Amino acid sequence: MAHAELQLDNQICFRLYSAARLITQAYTPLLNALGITYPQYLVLMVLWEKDNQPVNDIAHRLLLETNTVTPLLQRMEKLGIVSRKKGEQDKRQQIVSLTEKGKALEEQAFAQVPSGINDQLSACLLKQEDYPRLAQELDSIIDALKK
Amino acid sequence: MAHAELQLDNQICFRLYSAARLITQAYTPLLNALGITYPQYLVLMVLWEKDNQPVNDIAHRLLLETNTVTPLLQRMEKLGIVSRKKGEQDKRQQIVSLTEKGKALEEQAFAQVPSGINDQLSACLLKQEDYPRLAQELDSIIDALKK
DNA sequence: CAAATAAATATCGTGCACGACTTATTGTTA
DNA sequence: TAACAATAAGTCGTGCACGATATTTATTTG
Repeated sequence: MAHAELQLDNQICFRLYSAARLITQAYTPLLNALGITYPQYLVLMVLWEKDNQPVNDIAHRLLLETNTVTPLLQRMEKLGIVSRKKGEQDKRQQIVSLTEKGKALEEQAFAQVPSGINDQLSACLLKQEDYPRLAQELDSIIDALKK
Repeated sequence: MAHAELQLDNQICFRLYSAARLITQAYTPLLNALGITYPQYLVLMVLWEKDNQPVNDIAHRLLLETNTVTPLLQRMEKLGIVSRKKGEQDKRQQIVSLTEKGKALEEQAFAQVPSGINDQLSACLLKQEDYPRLAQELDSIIDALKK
């Protein structure tokens, strides 16, 4: 028994890392039915909220680098769910837009995804009223660490 | 404004995903000083706790698949921080052991890593006494989702 | 206005994660 | 015990993440 600070069971980071991976895995079969991955689902949520955004705004919203988002968008373009075209006022920008297929995915996701996740999380001991505080605590960690 | 269930701000998963990534990023410079990555640090914590474990046990402890852990261990072997040898009673197993270099990293990590993380999290609004409950809530999500 | 600087995006290389599949060994059973 | 099933580990292909760097366009400055 060595340093308590170096034990897995005392690591908040390992718990975050594991919980994030496991929840993402829970999404996977639901999103496979839509033909997308979890990061692609995140991009779609950003665009469903506000269409026609430059790469930078999407990346910023998701706290990701553009060198992560660009290939993600290229794959999504190949899937036919978004399109990209050069910005008119600023030609450096690529404006990302939903295609009809991308827009149609919203209703399908709404019908299948949130309920599917809730089913899997129902085995969780967390009560419904605990989620807002958990969200707040995660936000305070996120705010402390994002630059 | 469409379906609330599909908004980024209402997603516990996006918060977990972001918090995990940002905390991992906070570890990165500290672990770079030791010449390792965050997943490699997790493997070391498992081995510091109990040396000479088969791949399966390490993977199980970290909730990872062996096809993730095997290449990770191969890279760590190349770095000279672990060694692998065939199991004696069960020749299918690969027993993973710390090298002297791997053992020495424990003191170096203890001296630099936990304090370095605390410094970065001190800007977080979370109080020290909130962490146990957060840990418990994450555990209940993890337990609900791991098979 | 020309040159320097900054900003937006993209490319490349490396290291995870993980599904699908293979190989080697062990165990189980007809 | 020979055939079959199960287990441990590994290989392969794809998709993120991200540091380092390049390219194009816009902005600032001398």
